[in-house]
Amino acid sequence: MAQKADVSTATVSHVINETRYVAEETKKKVYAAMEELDYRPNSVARSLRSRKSNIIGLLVPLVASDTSNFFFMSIANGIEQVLKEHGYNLILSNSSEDLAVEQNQIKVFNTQLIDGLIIAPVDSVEHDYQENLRGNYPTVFIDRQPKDLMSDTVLIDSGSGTYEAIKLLITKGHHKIGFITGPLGITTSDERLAAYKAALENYDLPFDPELVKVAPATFDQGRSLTRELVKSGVTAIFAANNVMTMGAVNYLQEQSISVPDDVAIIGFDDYDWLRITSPPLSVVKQPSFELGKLAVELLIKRIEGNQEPYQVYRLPSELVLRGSC
Amino acid sequence: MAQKADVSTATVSHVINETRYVAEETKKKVYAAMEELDYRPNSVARSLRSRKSNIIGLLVPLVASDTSNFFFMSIANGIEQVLKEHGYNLILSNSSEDLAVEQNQIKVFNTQLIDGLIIAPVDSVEHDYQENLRGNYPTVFIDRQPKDLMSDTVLIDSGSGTYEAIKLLITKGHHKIGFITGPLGITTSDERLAAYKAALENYDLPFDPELVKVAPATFDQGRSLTRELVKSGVTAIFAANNVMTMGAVNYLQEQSISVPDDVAIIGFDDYDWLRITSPPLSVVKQPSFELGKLAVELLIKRIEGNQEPYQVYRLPSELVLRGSC
DNA sequence: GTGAAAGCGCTAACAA
DNA sequence: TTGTTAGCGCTTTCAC
Repeated sequence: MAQKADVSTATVSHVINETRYVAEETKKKVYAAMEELDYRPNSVARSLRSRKSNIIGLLVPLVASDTSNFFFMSIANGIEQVLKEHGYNLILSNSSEDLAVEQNQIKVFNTQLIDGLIIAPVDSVEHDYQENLRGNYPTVFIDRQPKDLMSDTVLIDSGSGTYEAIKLLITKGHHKIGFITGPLGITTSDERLAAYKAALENYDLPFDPELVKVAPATFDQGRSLTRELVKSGVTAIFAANNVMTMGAVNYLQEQSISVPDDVAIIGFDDYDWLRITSPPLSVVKQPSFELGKLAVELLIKRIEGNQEPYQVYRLPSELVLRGSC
Repeated sequence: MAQKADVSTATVSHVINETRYVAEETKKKVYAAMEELDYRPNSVARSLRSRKSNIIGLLVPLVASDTSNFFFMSIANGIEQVLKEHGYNLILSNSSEDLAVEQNQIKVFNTQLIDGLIIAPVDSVEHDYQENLRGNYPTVFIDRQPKDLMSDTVLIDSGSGTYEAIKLLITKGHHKIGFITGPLGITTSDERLAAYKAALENYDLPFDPELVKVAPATFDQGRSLTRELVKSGVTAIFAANNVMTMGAVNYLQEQSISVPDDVAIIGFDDYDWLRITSPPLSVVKQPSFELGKLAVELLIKRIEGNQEPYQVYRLPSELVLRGSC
């Protein structure tokens, strides 16, 4: 290539990267040769030399059921979009909510493959991510807060939306409000439950542990927890994640329980498919696209050398009112 | 690293890759040094030297609405899973159904970044992919068939499921069956419409062009096309994609049109959220995970040197019966 | 304004 | 059984 244009490889490099002055004449020769040879600079060689791959990793915890994935897929979509504008590529990897798989993938990433990592950690409570991630690239945590502040972290304050939801139900006269959630002990679940309790307390309603139903976050568990709650006479239900929201809606529809007259319901996460139910579902909406966008922006700043202290960002969730409450 | 273990770099390489015999003693020294230095082989250098990155690209055409993305996200998820088992990583990229964006991303991929590409092409009818893809890596096309057979291609025979669906409606006594579809001219839409026609013909029903409604694949268009069809007196509706399925269901529910008594409906794509409607929706299910899996397997075979003639694979779609027809 | 040449961290042929 | 060494295709310093 260089000899085709009759210049040195250095000049070719500088023409391509616009990294020092090159005479117009010379540029033309280079461009012509590039055209003729259909030349593509080798990005691997470039990465090796410049110690920069322009690839960032995304590690998310998807599990089998499609529904629970939408949230992370939506984030991934947002991230990819913003990243491309900055000239980066995205390696997508799935930890399957399995710590071993996750740690293993981090090791793969530790081989200089990526310039940065965005991760929704499997175990944000117990596990020490410092150990593996003490690394050569910056990291941004999303959705779940690791126990040590070792990176920028972007969370959704799902408490705010949840509080609004419960408050609304209370002011509409509901006193027995059921709360359906997946396993506690992860920050997101805990936060939503705390907001539920806070709202009850602020409105002088007693907290009844019997009305808080916990089970693995599946459609069927959503169904059966709803059945239990209906039996115990609740007039309103809050479902704290999207899969269980679906199970709850399904049970109410199947039993022809009138919504919101017999039982009001507010679900979690705002997706198109919620619009098909009658009445359409009210939900707490999480700004997933914005989360992805902010995570990318923070990451790129770090890659470019930002040394400010790490921060935790919380994006507010929002109550979207439709007909179900 | 090599000097730490007091061996040559070649030996280190061979220990790591198990690529020639090394004495146990030596191995131990190397492992010890690796441990002590927390050594990670540099995958970029390895890629440069071995001309293999162990990364494959996936290029899908997502658009804004979340619903239409589920199909490709589901495929991506399947691909990633299988790929990881083979020690590959996945670069995910989105063409946004925009040919220019797609061609641009292909150029990025052409810089030796990837070992292979799985692509759901934006324009499978007009555009000539040979031009850009005459490349250094094998390609597998998915979901849409390019005009020239230049790669293995994995399609879903959505005609089979569609035919079964229409046939079922006919045998249940429906004579005026509406057909809702996104823009024609892409293989998937055309195939489904052809199956609709074929079923009518085989059961000696006239084909009425008025009952075929075409519009951009959006929720709202699904709604309005359904309204038009209901006005013209159809007793059954087939929606040929997932977004418009949702719009159709929404309209019927909103108008309190009894399903399936007044209007029977069969939709497209099988997702969890279809279970929440009452009655649950019957659909034509596309084997997206299997598609991803097969695509990966074919691609890896090509990467490993398979030279057999290119083939088109068609995975059958399947009618899933629930209560809506 | 441009070129020569070192070297990024590996792999693999060749040599011993 | 292991070491030496030549590159992979770039970027970048230093020199002219």
